Amino acid sequence: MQMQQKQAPKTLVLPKDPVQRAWVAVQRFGPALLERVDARLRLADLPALEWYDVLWALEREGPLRQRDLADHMLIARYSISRLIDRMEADGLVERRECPHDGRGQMVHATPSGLKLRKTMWTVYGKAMREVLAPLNEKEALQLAALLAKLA
Amino acid sequence: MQMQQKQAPKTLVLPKDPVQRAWVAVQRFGPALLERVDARLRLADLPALEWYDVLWALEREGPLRQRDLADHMLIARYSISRLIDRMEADGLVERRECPHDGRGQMVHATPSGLKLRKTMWTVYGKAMREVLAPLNEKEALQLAALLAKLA
DNA sequence: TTGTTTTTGTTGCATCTGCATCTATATCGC
DNA sequence: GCGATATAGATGCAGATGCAACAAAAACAA
Repeated sequence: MQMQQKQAPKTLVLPKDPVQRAWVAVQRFGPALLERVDARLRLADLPALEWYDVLWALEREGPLRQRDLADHMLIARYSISRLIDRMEADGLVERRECPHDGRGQMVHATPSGLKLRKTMWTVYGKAMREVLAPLNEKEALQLAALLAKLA
Repeated sequence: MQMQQKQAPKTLVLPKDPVQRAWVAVQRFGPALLERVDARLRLADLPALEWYDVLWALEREGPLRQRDLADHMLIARYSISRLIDRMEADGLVERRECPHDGRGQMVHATPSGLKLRKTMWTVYGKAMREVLAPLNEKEALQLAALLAKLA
């Protein structure tokens, strides 16, 4: 995104109706939060959030099938397929045969992938905290709970 | 996105740390909410949310410059440029000369654009309410307030 | 078994996006 | 006024996305 604007206190119209108000907030501010963190990673010449997510899932849970990764990350199958293509091309993960299912493959993180995840976390973790800094602990939990209710 | 999954209660890992918990919620559930509403529009053969936003902004505030639209919608300039291209090609908006600034142009909604906005609202408004249905009024306002704090 | 249906994963195509760059106009400093 | 700088908007390009269609392997039905 990277909105090249410096001026304007930005008068975002907030409707009075609670539902619409919540919706506007979700629609406007939600993506902006992700974008802010992603921008940090880009600035540090690191790959985007989803790469981190893949690597972290593999580190936590061990080798996974693409199907499981997709479900896990709530993104579509064909996205995963090409995401893994790119990460494999960068030597961060490997596809290996899947025992007992000739269709599928297990995705493994490579040492280089694990290393990258660690590096990314130093930037990601910090950025995440900064973005959420305006909330105290109680508010953070509230936000998480409210969003979880919607899922 | 369109996640072709039917199974799995989906065991999304929620960290205990409040900040991380909030972040995971924002990252996972936020985009999914938008996607759900967008899917409704797609299903009804209607354009995506951003088209609605442009039309609605123009209806509320009258003709605007692309710059103002971009600021208003919190998206980048070059995105607006091409977004307006497409909408103009569909006859929903028009670019006209901008008095007192030879660089810029005023974007006007056409009657056909205004009509489309109304049509979209019948689907959009309903979808929005359904997606936010799990929250009562107080919670909706809370969510809006928390997100606003982060903006 | 054999034929039908699901599921997993890939891919062609058109579209969309970000980045960097470019042009034209406006604004500022002097 | 004049030159330097900033702003509005467009665009070439490479890469990413969604959709629909596909192949291959399982699972199921009879």
